[in-house]
Amino acid sequence: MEKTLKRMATMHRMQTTGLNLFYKNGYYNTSVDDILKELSLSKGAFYYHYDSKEDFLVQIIEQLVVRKVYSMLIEPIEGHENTLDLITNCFEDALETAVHNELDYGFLLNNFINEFNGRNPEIMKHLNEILRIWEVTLVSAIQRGKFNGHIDRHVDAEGVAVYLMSSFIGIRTLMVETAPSARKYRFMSQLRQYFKSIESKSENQPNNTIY
Amino acid sequence: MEKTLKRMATMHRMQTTGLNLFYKNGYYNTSVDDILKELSLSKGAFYYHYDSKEDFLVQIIEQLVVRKVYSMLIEPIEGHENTLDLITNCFEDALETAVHNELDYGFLLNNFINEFNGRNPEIMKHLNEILRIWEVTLVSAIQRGKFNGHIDRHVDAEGVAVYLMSSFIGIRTLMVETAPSARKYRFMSQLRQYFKSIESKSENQPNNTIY
DNA sequence: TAGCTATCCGACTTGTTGGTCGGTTTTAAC
DNA sequence: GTTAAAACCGACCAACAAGTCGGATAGCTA
Repeated sequence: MEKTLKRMATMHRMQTTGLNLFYKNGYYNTSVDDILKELSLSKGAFYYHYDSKEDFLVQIIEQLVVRKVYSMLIEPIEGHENTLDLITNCFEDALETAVHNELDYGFLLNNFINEFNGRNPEIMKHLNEILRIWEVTLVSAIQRGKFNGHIDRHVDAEGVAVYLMSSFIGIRTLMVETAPSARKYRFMSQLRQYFKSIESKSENQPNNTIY
Repeated sequence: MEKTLKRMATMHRMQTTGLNLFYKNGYYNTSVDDILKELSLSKGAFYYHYDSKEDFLVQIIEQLVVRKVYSMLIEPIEGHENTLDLITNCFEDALETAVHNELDYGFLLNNFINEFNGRNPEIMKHLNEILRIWEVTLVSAIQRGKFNGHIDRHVDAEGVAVYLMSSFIGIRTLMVETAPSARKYRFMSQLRQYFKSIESKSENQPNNTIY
């Protein structure tokens, strides 16, 4: 098993530096040699572990991106507290890493979608799958919120989900150069404003108390 | 002047096909030869008119992108009708061209920002300038709305502007592959919902009647 | 110690890129 | 028709890309 461990360690090292460079410079604008140079590894090592540059990217998406999106955007809103609070905090945290110029996976998703859309259907399949899961999670969180009496029963859960995803993806693009911190603050304020407009108007007890 | 006309015609032809290809495949992923092939022109013609590929792009942005963004996203909201109606209609129209898979300049902006961010400061300067103008226009439209009594006086105009830009940029990314028409519809519904939450609550006459 | 295999090396091939340059054609003025 | 500038041609170059391949090395097993 020692051999397997070494293999995994090397591949993981390759993937993290690869992802960082893809994030910084884009996939098509990053050469395999660029990655190898940063790792002090050779072409041989790369093509020993991966079939091609694209295979490398697919494994990065499956191993790193999917998992990170899960931990940053999916799991935080799966709790049973007030849905709107959960989403607010989740976005707050995700955008905070962005303010500090760290690699943030929500934006990475946006980057990749723009780069591969209409050019590489294979990769797009993976990216769309991630988006789909995010959307589904949001929809059920909102429905849970309606059920628990935190969200008005008349709101369209799918609509809210699409609107939330849109605004999140968009604010990340707007935060890349100009006043990220100020823009984040303004964005979060308006998000709360929007949430106020869809939260339950009545002071009724939540639905689940009737059980 | 006949010579100048021919020059302009050729350059314009180059720019429109260039922009289309950049939109479809990205800037770095489109070679000068790709463009020339589509135009049935030669390298010589290209470098006779432009200093470099980057110079070519800058001229495209200045000649085509800026003007189109103006006519699609800026001018439509500069009228004196109800601001929220103007913005709603403007987004509605802009997203409709997107549904039909036409080259839409709001999305192009998003594409370019993602492609050049952190890689080409010269180009980013131009793109940020366009965003700035869009933001300023939105802010003053909202302030006009407050003044005219269509929008609640307590809302933060800058915040609303950032939120609107975010959501617009984001929905365009989400519309690229999955159910663009349905997503547009849901997005617009929620936008209206959000607008309801910031519109003037009272039935007071607008401010300007006191003059 | 010998041998086997997983890992890694780096020169190489093949193709593409942005850009150059000497030359040819087109155009308009005289 | 002559001429000169404007517009265009396309072979060419150096740099760089992804991917190949014969060989080196290191660590484990017998």
